[in-house]
Amino acid sequence: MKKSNTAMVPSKDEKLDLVFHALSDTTRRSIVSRLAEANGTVSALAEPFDMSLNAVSKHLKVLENAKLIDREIVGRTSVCSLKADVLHDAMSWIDQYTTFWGEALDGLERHMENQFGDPTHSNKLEEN
Amino acid sequence: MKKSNTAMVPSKDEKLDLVFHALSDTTRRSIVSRLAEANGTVSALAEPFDMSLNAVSKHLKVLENAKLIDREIVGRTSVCSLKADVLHDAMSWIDQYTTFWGEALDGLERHMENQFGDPTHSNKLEEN
DNA sequence: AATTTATTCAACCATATGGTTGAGGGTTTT
DNA sequence: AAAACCCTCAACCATATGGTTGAATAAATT
Repeated sequence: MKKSNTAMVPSKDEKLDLVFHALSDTTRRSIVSRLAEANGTVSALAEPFDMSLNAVSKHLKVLENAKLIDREIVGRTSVCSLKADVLHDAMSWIDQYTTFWGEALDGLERHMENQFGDPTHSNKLEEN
Repeated sequence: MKKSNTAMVPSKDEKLDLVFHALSDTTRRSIVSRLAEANGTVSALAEPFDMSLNAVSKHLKVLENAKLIDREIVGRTSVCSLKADVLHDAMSWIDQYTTFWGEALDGLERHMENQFGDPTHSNKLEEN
């Protein structure tokens, strides 16, 4: 959620911040669901929701900012479409940990017993 | 991010709101990363971060609220551990769409061309 | 018993978020 | 040219968020 630090290039962390934030709202997830079916204009996308067109427009901006959607201006309309890659990034991040429990259950015991507050545990933190 | 409507039982939407929101912060994702390695006390988890213990405690509360972590009080410490299920829910949600592009590329053209602003497209919205 | 350690609670602050309304700015349609 | 349409921008509002500091609670150490 933070602004970019010095460079204008968003870090991986910042990108993930944006994607997960974008997905943290039911309305926006619903929009993503619809866009997975077909592209849509702003007003078409707004139609099912009980809120102003402007509110939906803002939600679309959040999704766009997170690189989850693209817009193509067609006449006076702006057609939104889903983009795959960032969703894939979010997926990958989560996948690191779900597979951890899912398949590699052998590691589970270690996980349940050790804790890195213990002096016995080497306490490396390598983020992402 | 909304409060529960009438019942105190969080809906699936509300749960996803909480999980994705919890994951939308770099600090919190970092904490999840660490907890995937081993359980940890609040102060042990806080140690790598350049912020007050209280701030980390709040982050942990957000993760706990999203059911991403559990706490076990051990003496005067509270040991946090990761929970798998909710991460799995988030994963599943994303997975709906990543597989859509990933494997089922046959549907992609339809996706790129149609738009449900068209009167030709039946406009069903079934959330989740 | 007193002190230190581990953690939470409460109040506060600045900024972000999600919604609103109203005013444009281009495009089509008439 | 005028009107209707699609959409964004700007201002505003209430609440949420992420951080701070300081006090309070509870367990462990001295």
